[in-house]
Formats: sequence, structure tokens, C-alpha cells
Amino acid sequence: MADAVVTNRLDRRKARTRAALVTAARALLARDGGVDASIQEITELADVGFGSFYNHFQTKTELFEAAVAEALEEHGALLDRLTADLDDPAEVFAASVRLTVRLQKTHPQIARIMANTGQQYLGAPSGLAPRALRDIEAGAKAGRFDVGDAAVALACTGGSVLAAVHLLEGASSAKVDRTADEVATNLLRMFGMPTTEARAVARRPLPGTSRRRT
Amino acid sequence: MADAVVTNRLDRRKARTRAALVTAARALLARDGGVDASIQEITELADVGFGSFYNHFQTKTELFEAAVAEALEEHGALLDRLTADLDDPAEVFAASVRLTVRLQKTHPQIARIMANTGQQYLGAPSGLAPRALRDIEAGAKAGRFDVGDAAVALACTGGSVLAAVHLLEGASSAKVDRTADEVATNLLRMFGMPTTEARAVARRPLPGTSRRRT
DNA sequence: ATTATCTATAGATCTATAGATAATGC
DNA sequence: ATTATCTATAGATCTATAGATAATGC
Repeated sequence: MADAVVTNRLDRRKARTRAALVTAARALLARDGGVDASIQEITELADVGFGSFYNHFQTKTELFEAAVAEALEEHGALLDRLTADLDDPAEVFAASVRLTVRLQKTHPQIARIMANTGQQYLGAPSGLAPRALRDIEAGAKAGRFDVGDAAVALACTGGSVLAAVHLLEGASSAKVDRTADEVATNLLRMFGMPTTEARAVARRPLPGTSRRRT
Repeated sequence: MADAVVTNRLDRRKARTRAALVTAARALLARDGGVDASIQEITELADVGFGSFYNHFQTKTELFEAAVAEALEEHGALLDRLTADLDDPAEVFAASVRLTVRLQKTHPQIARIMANTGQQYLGAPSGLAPRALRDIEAGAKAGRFDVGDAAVALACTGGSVLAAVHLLEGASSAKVDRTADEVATNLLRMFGMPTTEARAVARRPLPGTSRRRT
């Protein structure tokens, strides 16, 4: 299980402590008053000595930002993998939107983190925003989308998806799926695609989460 | 200046203290780390005795919620006034969107409050959400909009507008106007309006802020 | 010998309340 | 006489650090 890249046992131990802190922070950020947790609560949940916190982070904010970045990066990487085989840029975009709105079912923790803190990371340089921008620009380049300012299109996309994730907290499984498709349809129409086609693209079978064979 | 509705001087004094607290809270919520302000900071900014806080609010959250509600209600009432004379439901919707995205220029404090805390109030029972829902449903009823689930349309609207307000922090005046029109255009297209018409509706002259004659 | 973790604690908050003061009602 | 405001403070946090302990490197 030991990671071959890390040089020695000391470094691995250090990495483990850091990972425990980030994992605890992710769990807390998914709770309701999570941002208000004290450092003591964090280290207790991480099962780590209180002072260890300061070996890895200067402030709570620093830890929380690392935790959000990790969660978003994780989801972004998953989207990249799942959409890798799709040829139509519009489908890549729609599938990413739908998979993200569905997060509540597949990765509830990430969904809650997004709903609680996502707003601030809409323009973040890492995570989902750059990927969404890439997909929007690819769609425009391929003539599938008619967007004006790509940055505005990105804001509308991120805002709509975030709001949907928020709206769906506690919703039934069927409603989540239906809403995911509809948000994707709405955004495709926003980017100039005729209703019928938008609806069709937003209903194509979603790439599965099953692990790929090497 | 005394409000005729309030019965006596004692009640007026009480109302003034409460108003001072809410005003201070609004100012703080527009700042960056504003939510973390202590009760002491709040009462100092309000120029009110520390203990007075507890005469009006049980917790900080209670005060902050009142402050956000007041700010959003204020803006909502302004939108209602400004769009009262418009006949086309699509124009009412587009004007509301544009005026809200432009908040940074006309009411910077409200813009910052929205950018900082708006996310949580997307589904709130008061403020902007019910008004936006009303406008969307009016547009659908009049045959101007082709929306599926109105709640999803509302989420996309609110999310897009909020994200735009967020994106525009620090942007130039011209860029704000341009983006406001584009977000409105995008949303009209999302609701099934052809591009040319959407663009035209989103560029109609905006109702001014000048006070109406009685 | 070095490095990270852990425990314990000092000092700085911050909240909530009690009691004094000031303003208004009648 | 009543009611709201204000001042002062007790008690409960919470953060940041210092020093001890444990694990690893060489």
C-alpha cells in the first residue's frame, strides 16, 4: 500500500497525518456548521495530536481550502475519465453537468461540500472551473455552441449547477436524475442549441462509473 | 421623520437600536471576513451598548439573517417598482436580471452581501427568489417562455445571476453592463427564446431609478 | 541525531448575564 | 413605575506555543 514515490518512512508518516487532517476537514465541511469547527474538533476527528495541526497548516482556512480543492479535483478527475471516450463536445459538456448535479447520489460528501462552500470556488484556478471552461470553448470551436463571452457562459454554467445541487438536497433519486437532465438541457439551449437536439443530447446514456480495464 | 405607525417614544427608541444593529450587520456582511465579526464589533459599529444586542437578537446568526433579508427585500421592492410599467413578461424578467447583475454599480453593498452569502438564500421564502419564480411563471403562462420545471428554471436563474455578481467584483463599469445584458440574453435563450429576439429584449432601455411622481 | 507527534498550558478571545443607569409612561 | 440601554465581568471557549515523548535515519 505504501506509495513508491515517497522516499522514506518518516515522510510517509507525515503524509498520513496530513491526509488524516484533510479527510477530517472534508467530513466537517460536509456538515452544516462545519466551517465553525475548532482546531481541536478537527484534530480529534482526525485522531491526531492537537499540535500536529500546526506542522501542516498555519490556519484553519488553509486546511479547509486544501480540503475543498482536493474534493473538487477528485471529482474533476473523475469527469475527465468518464468523458474521455466521448467524441461530441456538447455531449462531454452535458455529461459533466449531469454527473455533477447527480453528485448527491454518487458522492454525497462532495455534493454537500459544493453546496456549502462552492460559491467561492466558481472562479478558482483549479478544480472544476477550468475544466468547464475548456469544455465550453471546445464546444464553441467545434461549432456546437454559440456562446458570447466564454467567461460569462462559465459563470452561468457553474451557478446553475451549484444552485441545482443546492436545490436537490434531500430530493428523491428520480427527481435528481430528472433535474440533472433538465439543467443540462437548459444550458445547451442557453448555448444556442435547438430544444429538440438539446433534449436528445442531455438524455444520451451516461458513461458508467465502473472501473476501466487496463 | 418619526414613523407614525410606531406608538410611543420608547418603541421608537427600541426600533432605532434594532435598526442600528441591522445596519451594522449589513456593513459587516459586505466585508470579506464579515461573518466572523464578534458581537462586540457589531455593537461598536452600531454605536450601541454591548448588552443591547441581546434585547433584540438571541444569536449572531439571527441578526445576520435579518440583515440579509432586509437587503434582499429592499432590492426586490426596487425591482417591483421599476418593472411595474412593463407589459412584456419577458422584459420584466430580463430587466430584473440586468438590474440585479448591475447591483455592483448601483448598490455595491447589496451586491457584496449577495456575493458573500447569497447562495444560502436561493431557495429562501422571501426576498428575490419568490419574485423571480413569479416572473418565470408569468412568462410561461403568457407563452413567452418554454420552461420545464419552474423550480429548475429558478435555480438556473438565481445561480447564473449570483455567479455573475461574483464574477464582476472589481470589473469596469462597461463590462458590468455588457455582462448584465449577456446573462439576460443567455437566460432568455435557456427559456426557449430565439437568439435574435432574446438579444433584442435584453437590450431594451432599462427603466430608470429616478423617483416617480405621485 | 533528527524529525514529527503529542500533551499541557498561557494568554487572548468571546458570549451571556447580572446589576446599574438613563429614558419614558402615566 | 416601567422599560431599554449600558457597563462590567464570570465562565467558557479557542488559538498558538513550549517542551516532552516517540519514531525513524544513518
